[in-house]
Amino acid sequence: MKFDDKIPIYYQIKTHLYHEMLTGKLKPGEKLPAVRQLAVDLTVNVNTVQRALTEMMTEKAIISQRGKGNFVTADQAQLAKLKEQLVMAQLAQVYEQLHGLNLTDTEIIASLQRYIEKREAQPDVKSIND
Amino acid sequence: MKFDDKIPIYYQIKTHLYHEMLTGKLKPGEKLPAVRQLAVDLTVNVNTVQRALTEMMTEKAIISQRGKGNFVTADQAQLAKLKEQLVMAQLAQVYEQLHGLNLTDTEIIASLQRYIEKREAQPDVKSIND
DNA sequence: CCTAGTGTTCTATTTAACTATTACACTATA
DNA sequence: TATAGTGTAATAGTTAAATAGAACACTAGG
Repeated sequence: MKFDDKIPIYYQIKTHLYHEMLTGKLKPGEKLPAVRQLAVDLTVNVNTVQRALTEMMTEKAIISQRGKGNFVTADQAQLAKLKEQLVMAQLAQVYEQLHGLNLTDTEIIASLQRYIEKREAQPDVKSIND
Repeated sequence: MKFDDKIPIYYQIKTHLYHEMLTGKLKPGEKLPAVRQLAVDLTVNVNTVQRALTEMMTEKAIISQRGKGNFVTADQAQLAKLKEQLVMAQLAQVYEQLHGLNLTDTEIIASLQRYIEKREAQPDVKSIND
């Protein structure tokens, strides 16, 4: 996996795992790969994986069982809540940034639509993500 | 100034200065505060400021003149270009994140509108930024 | 020419993230 | 009860960001 060197790896691992959970690649109650396996898959150290997982336990996203494994919470309401939080945090970030650049609400929405249109015109990028 | 400990300070300083330039607090051709003064204002080390500025020179956002000071580029087209790049980079980031969470284009725009509406309903936050 | 104000560079140190390695604790099962 | 698979923790070493402090290079003005 490729990491952004501007953000701590353990934090990017959290984000990665949240994506897997929230897109259904990892289902509610499902067992995650073993920490050592995750470390291999992500080409990082076990401790770095562990740090990410420890925070996710605190956030009630996963439940850890010593000797058994780490499991995605089976609480669907909790998952939905986490997803909402993630989406809102993302939106807040851009919104505040663009608002700080003196763009009005209307302009912000318009520029997002403009971005999406532009993006549609680039089959290369689009095909990767669709 | 308060920094996000997830992102290098020098990088946040760049972002900060770009905001000042692109919102007109620092006008085209205008002289920036001296590096030592900026370090005091931002409560960071001179070297950290310098690192941010060095990158901004590479990006043709500012022009440095030894013995005189650092100046915002007077090239308005260049500034407009930088602003567009900044806005698009921001939008790309959220879009890809949300799209990665399986939100459709329509849902992404809708959730942004929802965020803005929610935000309007919170006079505390709003008053700070308007 | 001197001095104050500026950008630039360098060395040394500290701190946090990350890595490598090992050990310990618990579970299931043969 | 032994063993393999799992999570957890601790130690030590590496690296990059940031700091502190000093020095160097250039400009403007008295």
